[in-house]
Amino acid sequence: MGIDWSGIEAKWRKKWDEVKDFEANPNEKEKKFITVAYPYPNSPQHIGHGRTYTLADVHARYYRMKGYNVLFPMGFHYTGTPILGMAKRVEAGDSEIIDGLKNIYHVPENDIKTFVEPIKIADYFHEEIKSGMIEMGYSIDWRREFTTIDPVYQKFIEWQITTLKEKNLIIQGSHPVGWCPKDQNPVSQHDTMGDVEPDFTEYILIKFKFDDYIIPTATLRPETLFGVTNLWVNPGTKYKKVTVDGEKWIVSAECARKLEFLERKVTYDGEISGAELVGKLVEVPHRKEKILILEASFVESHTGTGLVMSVPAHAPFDYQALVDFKKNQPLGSELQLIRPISIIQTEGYGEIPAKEAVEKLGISDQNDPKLEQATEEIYGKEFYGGILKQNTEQFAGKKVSEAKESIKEWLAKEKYSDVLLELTNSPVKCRCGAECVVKILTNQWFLNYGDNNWKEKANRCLDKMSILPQEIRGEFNYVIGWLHERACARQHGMGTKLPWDQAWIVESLSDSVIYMAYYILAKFVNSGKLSADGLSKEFFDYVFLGKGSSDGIKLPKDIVEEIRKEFSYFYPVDSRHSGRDLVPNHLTFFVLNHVAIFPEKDWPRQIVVNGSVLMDGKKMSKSMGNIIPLRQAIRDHGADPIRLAIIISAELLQDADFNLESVNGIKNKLVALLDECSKLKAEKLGNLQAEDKWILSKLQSMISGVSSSIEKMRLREALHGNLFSFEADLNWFLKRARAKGRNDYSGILHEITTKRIAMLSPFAPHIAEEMWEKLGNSGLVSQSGWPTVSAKIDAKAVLSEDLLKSVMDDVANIIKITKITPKKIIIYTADSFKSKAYHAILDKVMSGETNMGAIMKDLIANPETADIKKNPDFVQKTIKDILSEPVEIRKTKLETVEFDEKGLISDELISLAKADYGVDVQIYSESDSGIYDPKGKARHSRPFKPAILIE
RNA sequence: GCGGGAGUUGCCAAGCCUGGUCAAAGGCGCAGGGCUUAGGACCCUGUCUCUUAGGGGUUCGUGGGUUCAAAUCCCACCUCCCGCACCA
Repeated sequence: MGIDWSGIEAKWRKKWDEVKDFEANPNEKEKKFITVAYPYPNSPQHIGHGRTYTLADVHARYYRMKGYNVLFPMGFHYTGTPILGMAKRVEAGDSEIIDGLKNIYHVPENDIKTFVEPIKIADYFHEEIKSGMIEMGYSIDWRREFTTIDPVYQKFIEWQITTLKEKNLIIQGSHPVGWCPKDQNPVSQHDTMGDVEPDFTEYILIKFKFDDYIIPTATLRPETLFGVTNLWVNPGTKYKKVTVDGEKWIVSAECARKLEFLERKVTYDGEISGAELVGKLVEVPHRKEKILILEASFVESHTGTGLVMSVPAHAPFDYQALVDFKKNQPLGSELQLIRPISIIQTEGYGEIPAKEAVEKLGISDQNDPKLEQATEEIYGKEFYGGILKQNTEQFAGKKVSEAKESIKEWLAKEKYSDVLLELTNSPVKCRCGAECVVKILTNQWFLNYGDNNWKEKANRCLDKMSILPQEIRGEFNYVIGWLHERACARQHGMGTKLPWDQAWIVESLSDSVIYMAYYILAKFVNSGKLSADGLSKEFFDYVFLGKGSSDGIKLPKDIVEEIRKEFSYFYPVDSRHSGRDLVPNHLTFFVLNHVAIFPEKDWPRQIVVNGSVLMDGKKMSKSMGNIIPLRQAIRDHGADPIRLAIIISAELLQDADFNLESVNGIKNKLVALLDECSKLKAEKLGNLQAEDKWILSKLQSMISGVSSSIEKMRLREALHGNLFSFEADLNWFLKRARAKGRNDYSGILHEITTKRIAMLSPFAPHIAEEMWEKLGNSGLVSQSGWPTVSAKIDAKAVLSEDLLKSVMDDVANIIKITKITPKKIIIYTADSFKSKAYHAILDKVMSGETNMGAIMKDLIANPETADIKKNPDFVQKTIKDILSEPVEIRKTKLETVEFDEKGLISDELISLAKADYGVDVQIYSESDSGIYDPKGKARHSRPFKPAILIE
């Protein structure tokens, strides 16, 4: 409809630019430092990103109006592998990604061509995202913008990582990763075809002696060593004779290769075919028994070592292979004598669980795919519910789940076993086409998040922090609890090199944890006052930690002092916003790194976590094609309607559903409000009538309600209170004023609307300015103060209107049920002795007594109210009346001794009834002489609940 | 498995911490009316059920319990969603 959203938005953005209100420098006011997790520029931002930033912006704008000096800055996170992967794919001409860039993100072809360079991708989306943020009206101090590959930022990261190392929080060790042998790089989800995360697990190799050689077999169930009856070999496989770290092994070729990547020293000595091994004897470790190597077709060379130990009692594959094998042996052969050895007792199973599972599923041979299912079932049941039997010697009687670790340790100690890491979801293919393996990276650098002192400090910080919403707090403690060493460096990509080991680059989740401090520097960097030259450890130590002095630093002293001052002013971070997906990583690391580096006074104060955004109730995803780029949405609907639609749809932690209907609803609402604003004129308020006092009281409560909601970041509630709930009160006010035929209330409406628009301003900043202007108010609404609760709430006015409303409701109700057309309405107010009784009952209820009998006894004991015993129904109903009211109202009623119901109704209700039904109203007090009461209704009257007769 | 979150009246979604204002906000949808040449938008009314007097009945995943009083507190169970690492 007739609103030029983008015109209005541009107009006010220009005004904001002129007043430079978002550029925060230290001053005498109290500060708020509000930050959001900076974006990773590998795609345009969509509605979902918009949510977090919008919440933070509302937060910032609110505090600015409250009179705080608010710093709300933004940077861009260039470091990370996804952009690298994208560049590689663009270079390779991967049509999937190029089509996506073209059709979903609408990147011009000329730009796509440059995307073979990762930095071009980052630069492109950086500008795209920034434009969207500006168009959304975010009140960001752009003088402090930076990217994480800026030279000064890199110096900052070097200082951070060095400081951690000096505190012994960075350690070196080896670590397994998914690895592409061709690229010579670790691979993660976005480096693989089909975006699969390489998943690996640790197998135990049980070493069987075979002459001079060792035949290792891989297992996840080392406890089954006690139940081994034979080995399985695939006669068609060529096995390698190899020397592994000085021991002679026989394994498949694939296994030998895997061992190489696991940093084992492997030399190749020769080959031996599987067929040659069939029928040979090997010695079982510890048991020292000789068992046979038998042939089986299910044995695969690429799994484990290519040889399998057979535990037919507990492994369905082995059981079935044994059955198959025996079929081909002559009756009476001693091979027929091989019997499963049962070593685990599990409830619901007999001696040979594997046999039961195989038979239950109707498995016919060892190549039956249902064997996987059987294996899973038995494994799970035995692991969690199985008890080891007597023949497991020192482990007998233990639960499998508990004994497993000690068995592993024992095997390793006795040198009966070794370890093999293997992909569990192989084959995993790198985007380059090569098949991935598990590699042990030696000399990997770790942040030692396992350090208990560190954890303790982080928990201490967390305890003092405000975490919004509260529900998420436990998750932080939990994450800190299970965190252990975490790799903090990688070998490729953009970023900062480790100062002491140039082969490594600081990993991107580690170079983004204390950068809020960098916003202070960024201003000086961007204005040319600071460059990477000569930035020493002493400089950072001084400006961020206050260590030493500015004397020894080779930079102009006044600049250094100014930076130190500005840092001291703005730090710590007052609020950090982010999506909930960052809780187990970034947000927790943010706390950990702050407590490690900064003194306690500079530890962060608050974390605000929000849920994600759904599109028409569904998750946004590329494959569904329902990703809405933010800038597109702004063009289609306007920035403010989007901001409001996102906020109004759900509270903080819930997923917000974004849909067209709600955006349209919001739009219409705003249009109507804008229209309203241009009609209202500021007028001096005259004598206040009952409804005026009431609506002003309601306004006061609304202001305090909205303010406290925002403090708790319950923005949905705040917006709703202002925009929707209050509307009901306003309607009542208008109804009352119109019924009286007044034309002097424009001034009140103007005042009310002015306050409402001010409170709308953080949420819908552009249109609020437009409304403010239409109202004829001077200046910018964003620079006006946040409305304060100025007058006392007029309790009597509230009681009065409540009474009028409830009488009108009752009248409407009666008419609805009886379907009569009213000709006359007669109202009877309660007698004064009922008021006394009412007060006595109220007093009782407020002191916690709700028992009818006890209250009755009390009333009868008092001569003033003793008469009530004739009307027990009154007491019963009055108790119910009182209990169905908010405690606040009860209190005011208790305090208001004199309340002239009859007067109020005669003064105020007649016009209402006339307006609604066009009839006259007669009012009597129950005890009036000459009362007209043909139906005996009057005696049913109660205080605040007059009786009604409609004719 | 470990940890977290959630199940509310046609749908979405508040309320639960701090029990009584709760037959339960608001939005959407639906029905009726107004406005309009018509549609859209907007405004009003209704939207668990019974009821010709402002009242009653049955509801907040299921089953118990605490209480004068439970959507709200406690216990058990069922169902759904999310995270679990080197990846932003």
